[in-house]
Amino acid sequence: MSTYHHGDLRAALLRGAAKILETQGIPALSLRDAARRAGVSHSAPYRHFPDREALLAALAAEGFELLGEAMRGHSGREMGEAYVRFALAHPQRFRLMFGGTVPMAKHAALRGAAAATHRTLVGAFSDLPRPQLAAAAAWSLVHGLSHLLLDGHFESAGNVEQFAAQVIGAVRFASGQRAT
Amino acid sequence: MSTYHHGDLRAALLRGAAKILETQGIPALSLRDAARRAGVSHSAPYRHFPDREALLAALAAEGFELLGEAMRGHSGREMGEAYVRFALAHPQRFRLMFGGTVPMAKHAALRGAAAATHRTLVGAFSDLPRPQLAAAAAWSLVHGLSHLLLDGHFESAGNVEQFAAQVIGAVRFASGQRAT
DNA sequence: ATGGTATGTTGTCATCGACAACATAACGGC
DNA sequence: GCCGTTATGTTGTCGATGACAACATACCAT
Repeated sequence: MSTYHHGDLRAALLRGAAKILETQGIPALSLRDAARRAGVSHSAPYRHFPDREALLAALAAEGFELLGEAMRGHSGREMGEAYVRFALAHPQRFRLMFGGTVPMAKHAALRGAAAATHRTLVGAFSDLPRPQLAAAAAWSLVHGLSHLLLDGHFESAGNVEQFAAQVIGAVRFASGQRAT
Repeated sequence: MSTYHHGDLRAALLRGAAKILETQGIPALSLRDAARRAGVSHSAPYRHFPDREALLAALAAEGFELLGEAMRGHSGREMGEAYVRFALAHPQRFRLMFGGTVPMAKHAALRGAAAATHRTLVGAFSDLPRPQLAAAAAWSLVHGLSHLLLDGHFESAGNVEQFAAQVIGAVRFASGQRAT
């Protein structure tokens, strides 16, 4: 028994879980499987996550940080396209973040990460007459677009990224005369 | 025993499952629980649904029909508001339909029901220059709005229905061509 | 009535989340 | 150095679940 203690089990669990998540989807993600991948007993993860939901919440929070990084530096239309690109690149992570599997209300860290991302988005619309409303509309648009693309509801459209850009470009916000 | 056969087990299972769905959420929905509610053995449902996913698919397809009925008769903004109202009224059903739990690709009946609803929506935009694109943008908007409202990302907004109407009203559809 | 088919039942297995009891490592005061 | 406290992993177990096999009963056409 060279190392009875793992050293950094929490990080190892998150790494393994992220891999399971993207390759086999949310329902296949079990604490026991994550433990196996870390070469550790089936019950060890409970020292780091009180229950399965806590692990999912940590993965989701990590996802919001990644999304925030993907959006940072862009503004307006480009930010929207970055949003959709992120969703298409990490479909399962995106579903975990927004699929309702993890109740936001119960996980403060997750709420915080989501709120930070929200602020980044609202900030990009600060030059419009009603930033909150415009940001809400823009977010709704790219968020719904991402979901519908992931679900395959727009299969008739050819190139996905190009289609997304067209949809985003087809929308104007009424309270001001300027397009994004 | 009076009735060895149930008579209409499939319908009874769907009814019970729908109740479990809205009261306890998707993960709590088990074939065994549905069987219990129908007063039938734990294995009987397999005669009607090859596996758990098939039951979920049937519930989702039913959901698309309900959504189609809710949208029918309206057009434009009103249809969008009806969409959001449906999502808020049946949150778990909505998540089941769009949460990615059920892979559309594997269930033809589900695909058909979704496509029918899609047609209803596109039809409402036939008077605009580019109906397909406008419909896609409109659908994305109300779909994303529904999801974000359900996830509690717009808690700062007061009255929910009024907020939804404002967001929908803040958007215009342009026919401008777009190149990346 | 008779035989085939559709429908339910009983029994069983592997996996999972969760918990309790126990074992070992790491750290700090002395 | 020594020892006790705390953090971290392990073993063992329970109830619930999805899935399947083997069996039993009702229904229907001939």
